[in-house]
Amino acid sequence: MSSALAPEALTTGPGPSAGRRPEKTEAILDAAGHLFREHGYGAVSMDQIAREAGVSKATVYAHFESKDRLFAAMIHGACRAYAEGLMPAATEMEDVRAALTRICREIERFLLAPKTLGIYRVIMAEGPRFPELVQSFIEAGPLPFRKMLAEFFEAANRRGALKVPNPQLAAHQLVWLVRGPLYLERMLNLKQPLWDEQSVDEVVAGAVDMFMKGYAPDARD
Amino acid sequence: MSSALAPEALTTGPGPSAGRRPEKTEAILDAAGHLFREHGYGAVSMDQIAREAGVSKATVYAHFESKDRLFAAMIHGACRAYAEGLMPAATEMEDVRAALTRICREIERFLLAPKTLGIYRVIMAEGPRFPELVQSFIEAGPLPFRKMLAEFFEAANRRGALKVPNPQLAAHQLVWLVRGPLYLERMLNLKQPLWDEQSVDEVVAGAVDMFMKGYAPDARD
DNA sequence: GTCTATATAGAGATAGAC
DNA sequence: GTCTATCTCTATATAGAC
Repeated sequence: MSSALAPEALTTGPGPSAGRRPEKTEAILDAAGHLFREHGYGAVSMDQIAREAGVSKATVYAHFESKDRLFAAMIHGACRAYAEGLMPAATEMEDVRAALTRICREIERFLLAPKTLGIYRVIMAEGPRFPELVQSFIEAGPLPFRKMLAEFFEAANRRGALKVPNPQLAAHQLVWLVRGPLYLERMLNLKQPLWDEQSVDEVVAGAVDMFMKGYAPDARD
Repeated sequence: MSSALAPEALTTGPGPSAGRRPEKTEAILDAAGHLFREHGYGAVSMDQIAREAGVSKATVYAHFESKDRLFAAMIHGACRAYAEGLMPAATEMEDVRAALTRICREIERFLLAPKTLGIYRVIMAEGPRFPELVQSFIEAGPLPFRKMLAEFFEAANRRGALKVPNPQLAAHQLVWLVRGPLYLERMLNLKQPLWDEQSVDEVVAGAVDMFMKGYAPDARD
């Protein structure tokens, strides 16, 4: 299932890195990641990648069997970044509102960062051509984070700090209350942003407010 | 600004449709729309478009100056569909919860439909290459709808039916409370959907519930 | 493994007949 | 305007020297 993203299957050659210089692998991956995220898969040529990486095109093909495989490797790296960038978000022993605020800030910081948006842009654009890659990405990134949020809500339920009937739905709601209002303008690089700099705080605060009003234990329902 | 989407600027030739047969224009636009939405801009060739439209490639170029212009014309059509598909959503003289439920159903029906998702997919993918087109699309579709929602909330505020301090933010929140939970799985065509068929109703109901708890006039704060 | 130079295929766009 | 046949450029991928 996630074999398409297994690291050892992504580079070329017989043995494990038979003489390839890791620094060049890294440089190629960096260049590919930057260019793919910025301009999309189809619009980027292997020549550009080689040039930006400071190597020849033949070297690129010595490290990665094809453009497809290089793309897969780049997405694989993004999954690791996802896990590292967003996972340590929740701790239980804390005021709920403070914890939610911190989580929402993390969501804003990571999910709306240019790098993450670039990954999503290219995944959504090329998804139909790489279905197994999409599945791997979802299972490595967004789903574990939703699951962790749901578990956080369940723990808060047990403590009586929240009253969340459907933790999975609530996880999606919290994520999108923060992400949604800023999503289009960041994803599309709008010249006239819908929100100014300080409005980001309003979006975060609005998300926490609405979530608390919806799921605070003393709310009528 | 929106000149890139002006209908008269999108087809080829000197006079207004100097001898071109509208049915073929329509067929080409339909084929282009379908293919672009399904596979993206770069992955679709003018040959494929011509074949699917049942005309020759030269005919395509007789109707549309270039692939770029054909793409722009297709986005233009999508803007009209956006306005027609989502605009008559709100009426004032109605129970607020019922109106919100109806609006949310419309959001689910239109914004999460395969056709709309395809447009968003290709707009986000090719946005960097067509910045003025992105601007036109946003101004013709999402922004007016947000504005209409905000005005609906303001009217409800005046009637005392709601208490919405920031109508613009609330508009985004409502849209994404419905759209968000279903967005990734539909946008990426996940094989194992996160929600089953009946859960869509739960998402809609959950959005209305949360919105009402957040902005009902008798809410504490 | 890494480079320069090249093979080959495919796509956007056009020429010329009707 | 519409078709068939073609031009031309670019991109993926490879051959061969070091």
